[in-house]
This record gives sequence, C-alpha cells and structure tokens, in this order.
Amino acid sequence: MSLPELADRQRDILRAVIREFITTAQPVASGSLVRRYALPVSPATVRSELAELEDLGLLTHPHTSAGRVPTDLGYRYFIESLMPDTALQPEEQLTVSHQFQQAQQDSAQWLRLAASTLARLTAEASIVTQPAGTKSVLKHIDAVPIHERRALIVAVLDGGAVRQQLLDLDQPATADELRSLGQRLTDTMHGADAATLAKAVDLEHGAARQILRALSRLLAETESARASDVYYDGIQNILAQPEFGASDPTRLRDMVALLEDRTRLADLLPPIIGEGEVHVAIGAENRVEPLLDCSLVFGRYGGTSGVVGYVGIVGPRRMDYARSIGAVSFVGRLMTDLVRAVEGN
Amino acid sequence: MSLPELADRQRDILRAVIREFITTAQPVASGSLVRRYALPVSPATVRSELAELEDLGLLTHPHTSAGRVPTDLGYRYFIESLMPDTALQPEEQLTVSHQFQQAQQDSAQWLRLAASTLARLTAEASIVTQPAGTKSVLKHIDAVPIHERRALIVAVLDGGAVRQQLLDLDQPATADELRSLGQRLTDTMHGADAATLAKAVDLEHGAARQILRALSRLLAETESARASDVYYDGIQNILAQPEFGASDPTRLRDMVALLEDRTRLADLLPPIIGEGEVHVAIGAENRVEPLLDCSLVFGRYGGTSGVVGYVGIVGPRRMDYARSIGAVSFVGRLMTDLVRAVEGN
DNA sequence: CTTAGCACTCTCGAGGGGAGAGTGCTAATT
DNA sequence: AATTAGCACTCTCCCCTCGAGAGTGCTAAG
Repeated sequence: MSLPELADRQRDILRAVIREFITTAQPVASGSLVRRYALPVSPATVRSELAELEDLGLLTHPHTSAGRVPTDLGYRYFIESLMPDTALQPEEQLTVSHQFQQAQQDSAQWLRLAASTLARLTAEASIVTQPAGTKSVLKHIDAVPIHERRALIVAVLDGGAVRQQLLDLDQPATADELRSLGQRLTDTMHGADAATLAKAVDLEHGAARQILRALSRLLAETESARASDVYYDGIQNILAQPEFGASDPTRLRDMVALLEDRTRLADLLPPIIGEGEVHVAIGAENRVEPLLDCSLVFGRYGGTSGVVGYVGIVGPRRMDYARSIGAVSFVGRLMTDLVRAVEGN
Repeated sequence: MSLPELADRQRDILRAVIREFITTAQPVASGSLVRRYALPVSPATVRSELAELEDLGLLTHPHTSAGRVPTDLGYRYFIESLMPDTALQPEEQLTVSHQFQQAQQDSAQWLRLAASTLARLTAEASIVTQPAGTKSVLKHIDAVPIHERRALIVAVLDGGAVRQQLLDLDQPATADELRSLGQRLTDTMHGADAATLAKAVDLEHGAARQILRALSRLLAETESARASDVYYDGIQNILAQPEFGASDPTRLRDMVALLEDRTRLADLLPPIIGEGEVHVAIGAENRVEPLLDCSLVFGRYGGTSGVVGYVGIVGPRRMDYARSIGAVSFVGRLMTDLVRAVEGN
C-alpha cells in the first residue's frame, strides 16, 4: 500500500488521466491527453510514461488497444498527493451555511438538509445518519395530556434530539397532574441515562412509573439503534452514471438495496473516523460486494459529549474526489456546529 | 372510459392474460394460456377471443407475431370487475398491526414503518407523506434551557406532531423562568393556529415574544409545506422490474428523480381521495411524463380534525393490483388509527 | 531521451441469415 | 354457429461475420 515515487512529468500525466477519465468515463488515449492538456511532448512519449504508470499499478488497460483507466491505487495516489485544494468556493460555503442557519428549527430537518445538500453539491448519492450517542442522556421530560387516560411523553435528550411516545395511562390524570409530574421527573432525572432510568422505575409508581419505564426503553433504543435513522438523497445521481447503466442492472439494484437497508448500513461505514477527518474508501477497499465499483467518502460529526453521526456520499470510483471531500468535510463541520449549539457549548 | 360488457369466457381469458403478464412480464400467447390455465378450448378459439378483446381496446399487440399485453383500459376493467378480494390475509394483518403498535413511540417512526411495510408487502416503491393539516393547532409549548441565552422550544401540535426550534434569547433566562413561561404560553395559546399566534406576538415582549414569533412561523410552515416531509422506501424493488431495466436508463432516472423531489410530489398525488378510498392511476392516467409506464396506488389517511396524509406505492403498470390495493388500504387504515389515537378520539 | 512510422489488436456497429414463436386465415369438423 | 386443425406469414432475437476505427507497442531514426 506504499505509494510509489513519481517524476514530475509522470505526476502531471497521471493527474491528467484521472481528470480526463472522471469527466468522460472513457479510457484515456495518449493522443487526447496531448491534445487537451497541451503537453509539450508527443503521444509516443506519453505512451511510454503511461506504460510505466501501468507497471507501477496506478493505471490499467481494459484491453490491448484501449486507453488507460486509473486503478484503485491510482485514485489513492491522486488523493494523497495530487489533489488540489478541496475547500469549496467561499460563495458556495456562504450559500450552504445560510441554508443551514435557516433550518435550525427542527433537528430532523438538519439531516434531510444535509443529505440533499451533499447530493446537490457532489452529484452523488448521499447518506446522513442521525446523531446517536454512546450515552444518551435525558435533559427534559414533559407529559402532554391527549385524553383522560392517554398522554404524549416528550423527552428532550442531550444533543437536542426530541423523542416522543404515546402512553396509555393505567389511571386517569389531569393536565395539571401531568404537568407537575413532568416537572418533578425533569428535576430528578435530569442527566440520567437508560440504565439510571431503569433503576429508578421501581422507586416510582402510577403514571411516573409508566413514564420512566417508557423513557428507559426509549433511551436504550436510541443508544443501541446506532444507524436506525438514516437519511439519503440523490439516488437519481448514481442512476445517471454510465457505469451503472444498461450493462448489469443487478449491480445497481444490489447497491440500492444495500443503501436502503438501514440495518446493514453500519457495516459499511468506515470503522473509526477521527473528528473532522474525511475517510475515503475506493473500490475494492470496500469489503462489501455490491460496492466494489464504488467509492465512499465519509465524515464524522458530533458534539463534545460523544454524540456521533456520519455524513457521506456514495458514487462510482470515477468521482471528483476533491469536490466530494470538500463537500463532505464542510457539511460535516456544519453539522458539528449545529449539534454543539444544541448542546450549549 | 365506459367499460365494455364481456361474455364469461372473455372475462376468464382477460383475467388469465393479466395474471400471466403480471407474473412473467412477457406478452402472453394463446398456447400458453390454454396450457397453464387448463382452458377447455383450443388455442385457435382463444386467439379469436383475444382478437375481440383487442378490438374492444383491452389488449394490444407489441407486433404482429407476439402475444397479447393488457392496455391501461384492460387493467382498469380488471380492477373494476375482475379483481378478487383485496383484503390481506388475517395473519398478515396481525403481523403488520402488531408492528405498528410497537412503533407508537415516535410519530416519525410511523411514517418510516408505513413506508417500509408497504414496500415489503407489495414489492414496489412506497411513498408516505407526513400528516399535514389544513389547520395546525398548538397543543403544548415547552421551553428547555440549553444555555444561559439559548433555549430549545418544543411545540406539540394537534395530531401529535412535535416540532422543535432552537432560539437565541435576547436576554438570559433561568430554567425556572423558561418553565413558567412555557406553562403560561401553553395555557393562553392552547388551540391557537399560526394566524392567532402571529396576532399575539405584539401583546408579549421579551422571550415570550420571541417564542411566539418562532412558533407562528413554524406553524405557518407546517401548514403550507404540505408534502415537505416524505418518506419513501423500496426503490430497489422498481429497479428490479424488467421494464425499467437495460432498455432505457433515462426513464428510470427521471422516475426516481421525480420521487426524490419532494416539491414535485404533490402534483402527482391524485387530487382528492375520499377517506378510506384507494385511488389507482394506471399508466397514461398519470399526467406526469416519467410515470406513463407506471401505476400509482394511493390512499388517504387522517384524523377528524382535517389532518391528512397520503400513503401509496409506485410500480410498473404490470403490478398485482389486488395485493397493492389491499396493502395500501390496510396501512392507510392503521395510520388513520394512529393519528386518531394521538388526537384523543 | 524523444519521436515518427507502422503493424497489430481489440472493440463496436452494421448487415445478414436462420431459428423460433405466435398470429391470422381458411377450410374442415362437430 | 361455434370450434378446431393446418398452414403460411411475420416479426423478433441471436449469432455470425466483417470492416472501420481507435489506440497501443515496438522499432528505428533524429
């Protein structure tokens, strides 16, 4: 996995091949390289350089008389040492962060917005997971009367997530009773996690007991179901890619099936990403079968209290990595800001 | 659009053609009909009947020497007067409603569950819109302190929807202040809609004024953004359909693009569906271009107070209408029950 | 080291049967 | 009058071929 050292001209040529292949999706010929990038050498010279890059494992040949195509290693080399600055244009950053500021209203909207923004910025399919903490902690409890014997329990978690649960009460309760119950539980249970709540259940009785039981279950689910709530967008974008076109519809279907299946999603997320880092998995670096022709670009966002979510995109190996990384990184940062704002830091 | 009258044998044959085409996706030949459905007549007889059904506009011919394919009108006839009972099996109903009972916890989960259930039951792509009222009415307000100068406003609407909004306070407020403010506003604003809230803004000042302003905007958005929150699932299912396969990838992409674009979604929903009815739009009955090869099966669900959402599926014209209608109708009923439960009826 | 020239290879699309499937028609049968 | 067997006809689909075109690898000259 160590990357070979290249002469300057080879680097230029590799960069040109990748750039060309990304836009055309066609194997790149020596002649067209010279023409389009105004190289100061002849096609024959380029050919010998291409042959060397192929020996180094950075390029391949679909067949004898076809142009060159980057390998996984070729893309990797590009990302590690050929890629231009990935930051988005300032105007773009402004537009996007403006949209995020307007969407502060509803945390579910953040996720949706993040997914659609990424899809739009990168023209790939995007995936955004709900922030889920290793420890979910209660911040506020409220009991809203719906009916004499029925109440809606609203819980605000650390990190600004809001959960709700409809509860059939064993005994009728008035609005005032529910209100003071919510107050008391908020005061006593502030900062409690699922385990603490479970313990506290036995100390209470009546409606309070019911509420605590429901909440502890809710928190436990929130903690465990790490990737249960996933937003995705831009599937149309990967349908538009020529590599997933007519040739093999099964490939495409398997891929979409993988994305839609929220339970399998956790597997393909890169094991650990550092805060603010962006992780790129190219082609066969993905262990999952339907993604062997794809690349993933993922980032992590999260608060200080261990609340963590993922944002990322899926696309063909042939993608604009600079732009993708820039977009994922930027959106990840915005999401981190949003989560922190709700945390109160 | 008036449906022709058919002799019994013609009805049997039409039914057989549709059933066969639904499962095989191939034009149906007279010979295979006789073979598979053990018809007591010869292929030649069947052929003359087929020719007559074609004259009536119920079947077509891709080309001279191919089998028969149902037309939109053929499917329509099938649905109106040939279709078996659409109710799901009792065991299936039990399983599904059991799942819905368990998911009562979170209204966002209902929608997700409805979408995935429909996708699974019908093996088509499903669409579920959030229930949105012509009039959204406030039921409960809560202000949760995040920070000295920052609060999370949680609003419970009629219909059990929960909205949240992060607010930067002009002046710092303590937890107790926020709490009593929430109580007071809940008491005074209970039952208010966006317009009422907007009027009340000027009567308040300080944090209360900020909260009311935010809430009125929130409610206005909730009312207007009728189909803003849409859940869909099972896109993989329509990718698996042979009619959207290799032939024309553009078709498929346009279709998915249409589904993903939440703003265009409202257009394709059938104008008015009665409570408990299921509306079927076959092929060209959809005015939208990318859906000319598709059928939609949609139902409406909602509460007594005018809160309305849609559940439905999209698939190829060649779909199992009986099952689709049964599934959509059943899931719609379950959703109605859930909404009503939160309303307190 | 670079480059012109050239032979070689491979894909892709068009064109050409041939097999197969299925119809429509006609005449015979019930 | 309805049904059916027989048969010619049509159309698709697949396979094959073949030529054009694109691009490489090699070699020898600059």
